[in-house]
Amino acid sequence: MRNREIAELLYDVADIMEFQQIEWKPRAYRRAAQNIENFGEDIEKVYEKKGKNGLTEIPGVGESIADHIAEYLETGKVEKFEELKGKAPSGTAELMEIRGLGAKKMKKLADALEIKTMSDLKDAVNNHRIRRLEGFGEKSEENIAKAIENYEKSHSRIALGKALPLAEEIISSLKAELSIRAPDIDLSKIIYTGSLRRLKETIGDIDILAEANEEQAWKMMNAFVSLPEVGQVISKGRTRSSIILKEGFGIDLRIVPPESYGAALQYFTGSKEHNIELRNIALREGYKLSEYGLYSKNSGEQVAGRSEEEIYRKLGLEYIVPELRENRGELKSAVRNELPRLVNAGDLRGDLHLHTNYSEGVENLETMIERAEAMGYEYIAVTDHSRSQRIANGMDIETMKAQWKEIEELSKHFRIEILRGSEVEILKDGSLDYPDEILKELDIVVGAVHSGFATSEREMTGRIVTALENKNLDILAHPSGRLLGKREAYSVNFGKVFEAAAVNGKVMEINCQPSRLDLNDELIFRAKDYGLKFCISTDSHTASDLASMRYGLGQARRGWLEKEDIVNTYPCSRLKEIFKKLRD
DNA sequence: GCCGTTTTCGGCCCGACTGTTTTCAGTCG
Repeated sequence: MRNREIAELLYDVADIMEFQQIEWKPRAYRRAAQNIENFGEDIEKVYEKKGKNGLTEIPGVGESIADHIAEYLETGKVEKFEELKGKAPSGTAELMEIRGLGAKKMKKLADALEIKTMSDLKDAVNNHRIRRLEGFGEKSEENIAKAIENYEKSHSRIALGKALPLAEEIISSLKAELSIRAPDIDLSKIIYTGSLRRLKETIGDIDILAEANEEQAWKMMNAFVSLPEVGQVISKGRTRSSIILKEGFGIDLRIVPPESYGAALQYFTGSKEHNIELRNIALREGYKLSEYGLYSKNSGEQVAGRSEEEIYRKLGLEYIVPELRENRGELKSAVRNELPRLVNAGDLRGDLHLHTNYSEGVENLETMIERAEAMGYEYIAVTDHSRSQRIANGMDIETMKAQWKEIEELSKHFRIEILRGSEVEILKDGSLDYPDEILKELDIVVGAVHSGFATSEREMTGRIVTALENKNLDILAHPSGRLLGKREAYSVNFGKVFEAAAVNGKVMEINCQPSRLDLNDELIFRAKDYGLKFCISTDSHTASDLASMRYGLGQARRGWLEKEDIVNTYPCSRLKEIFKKLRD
């Protein structure tokens, strides 16, 4: 998948064009880049299959950009882009990542001080050359210094599993403070928005929205910027303030009056693409939609804005939950009242992938069972690593049999049903790590690849497909093998994997570990088309990991999954029946 | 450079905040 790579290329070109004060084109390039980034299919495959015409089917990609992409895919570079890059300082794209530096200021810095790279910029800051420049001052120079520091500390995105608890912590901290300082504020309206509310796998900045009148707003802002977690205040106003936490993450708080709360919530939740489309619908219907409300185009009168529901309804749309707002067809479905009925947390009856101290887990069997039962589950599968996973203390057959005994014993003392399982290594040749007679004894077999990542797409696809053809395998765990921000997915032909899984009735795992989230939303969306079933599993290594279910659930919802698509919403008897059938 | 159920030409989101300005340009989301 080279979509991201190509999107990056277009973003960089947009920066350079902007630097050269070229109008409008940067916006067109960014729009194309964004759509390519979010495009479900591999752009390289699209080009191979349908040529240039396939590329222009992507929104925002026209003749010219399609030509450039084609050239890039054919030759590895684009003549015109190289030419363009020659006309701008080499570090332009990176320098424009610095908060507060846009095209105009960059141009000034480049012209007056010959700043071409990040290290040039740092030198200029340290030698106080910037403050003497016209249009800049002491404060500007200080801000650039801080912005460089922040850029270096955290210019990458935060994993959902980190951002979500962090946002919850800040909000509850703010609420606690306000309940003393300003008890008349409606605390229930303080909510995180943006990509976090859409439960995207990684988050840039954390955005928080609240509702208040003018007087309350100042109190809230004062409380916000003086929270103990705050490291630096970037800006502070009545409607918007930005801070950076001591840990380095940025948080914005916006405050709006009650009549605009729903419109603002809708607006700041995004995605940008969804909002643009929604605004177009509003225009077509004779309205104007902004973060302040929905207004009649003729009279200018506000017709909705207090709640999101009201806005969608007024536009003739079914309410669209945040996880679906990616402009992947949800608006068309909403017009026809055909949105999926997404799976909910309450639908989940069990967890089908977890570890104990028999292998890689921290806690013992009893603790894990106890905790799972306390969470209200009806069943769990204990799936410790198989024997070849020496590094994870994989179990030999004798140890596994001892575990079965303990499960049998513990079952007498718990309400929850405990399934005998294993996370079995899919070996290089596609065979499984235990003999058939052992696998047959298990209620559930979760197959996984943990080794030999650096192999060809053909080999990896063959390895996984062979495993999927094995009668004794039930679930394919973390199917892409990616580790967010650390390791790319191994190269594998997902079309073939999904096809083999569908033919053989296998279940695809949605792994909840914050660093995995695998399958991701896009692959889930694709896999559903093959008629596949899924399970949402935590792959817990500690008892507290069991709570990470919500991250995988978020990805499932982003992939349009309904309750029936997910096997761990089924009663235990039905689940066992399915897996038993596979073995016959 | 892209796009069109009013347009194949003429638009392209727009309002808040900051810093350096004496009334506004630049940046951001």
